[in-house]
Amino acid sequence: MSSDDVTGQAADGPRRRDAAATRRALLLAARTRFTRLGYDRTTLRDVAADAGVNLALIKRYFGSKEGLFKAALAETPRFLGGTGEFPRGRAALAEALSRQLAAGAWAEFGEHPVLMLLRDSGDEQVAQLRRRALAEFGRQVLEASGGSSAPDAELRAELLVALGVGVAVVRSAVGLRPLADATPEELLGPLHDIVEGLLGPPSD
Amino acid sequence: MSSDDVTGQAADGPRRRDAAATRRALLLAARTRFTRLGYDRTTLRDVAADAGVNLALIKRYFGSKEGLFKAALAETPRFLGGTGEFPRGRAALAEALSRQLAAGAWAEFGEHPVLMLLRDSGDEQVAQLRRRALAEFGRQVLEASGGSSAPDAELRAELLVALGVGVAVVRSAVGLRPLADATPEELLGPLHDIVEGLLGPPSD
DNA sequence: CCACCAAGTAATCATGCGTTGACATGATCC
DNA sequence: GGATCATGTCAACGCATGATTACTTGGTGG
Repeated sequence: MSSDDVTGQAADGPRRRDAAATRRALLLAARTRFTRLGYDRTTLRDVAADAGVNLALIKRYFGSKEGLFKAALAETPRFLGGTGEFPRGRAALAEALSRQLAAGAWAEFGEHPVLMLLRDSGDEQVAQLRRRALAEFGRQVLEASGGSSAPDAELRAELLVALGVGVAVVRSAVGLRPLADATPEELLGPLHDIVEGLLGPPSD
Repeated sequence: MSSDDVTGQAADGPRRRDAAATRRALLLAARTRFTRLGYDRTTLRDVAADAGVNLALIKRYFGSKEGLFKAALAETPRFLGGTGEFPRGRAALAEALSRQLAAGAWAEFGEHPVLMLLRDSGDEQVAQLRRRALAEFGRQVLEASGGSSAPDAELRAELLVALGVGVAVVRSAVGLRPLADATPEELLGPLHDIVEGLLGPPSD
């Protein structure tokens, strides 16, 4: 039913007997399908086909569909804030946010990590990972905004996280325009205003 | 597998031979399960059980699972902005937003309409409805904010929509705290600042 | 060259779930 | 009170899909 070629990935060269390569190919295909279609609408047969690999190898390398999903999900936090911290200061924060939200900064990952992070298999462990990743993202925003001045500083930082999540969803999943078409440059001004408004007068 | 009693709805009185009532019961159960579990993880058997109704009646009243989903979805726009417009003015906008985002204003609907609206069955018609509903919500925000002063006023209004979507997702689906626990009152201040910052100095 | 093991393949199983059609039953009207 | 139709019940089918097992292939080390 849903075996449309969602990725243009299959049919690589005659890559034979390369365990690491098949693992990578499976992960890439899984990421793509899970992100675009969600957990349930992603079938292992389609993933295997995209990767140009036999279905049974998914069991060999990842144990189960859930295992494959978790493996694909485990990569996302790296792409959220990167390992490095955010730059300090409001203006830099707004710029970093607008780039992360609107740019194709996800090129390496292939899809939008936030959307992948929001995908749900029903597993509680997955929900925890998601919560942790977004909480960490919130912490980074809080730090970048210059420490905590207001008592609700944490709440305000998480509102920025929520904004990020909402923008990702509305752009990629919903396709609301003009938001979906906005470039990082067009987003920068409004986001700057939000950050300034939300975080209030600099505390330092 | 997923036949936990997600709603406490079954086993009403001996309501026998009341077509309208069974339709209503089915819609309520469907709304609940679709919103919490999504399209695929919602089984018709569970919906029927929740409603205390025979499985085959879903076919009778809604034709198919897709039909049931669309019927449940068709109710959501009513609960987004209500039929009435938003109150005019920035402060009123912020207040309305914070109430809609954090309050149990969804009591009548039973679940959070935004989350239901984000659920996907894969049907293109559904995607259109979702886009339309959110676009309409954006239009209302734009009007409430006092017409269009800036050239990117539309974009800014949609950013508020995205914020609403993000807050709904992060609160109900992700459970990020303290955001998830915040009361409408606690949300009001930060939201007011966002609205003021985003919409800039009043144009009138 | 042979033996061995990882890598890959093919076929099948098991089952959850949407769908369907034939049947039962209660109300309403003449 | 019986005909009739809407409402509700029951049992079953068929298919998609995740899982699994037995088998084949190819490279590598002795």
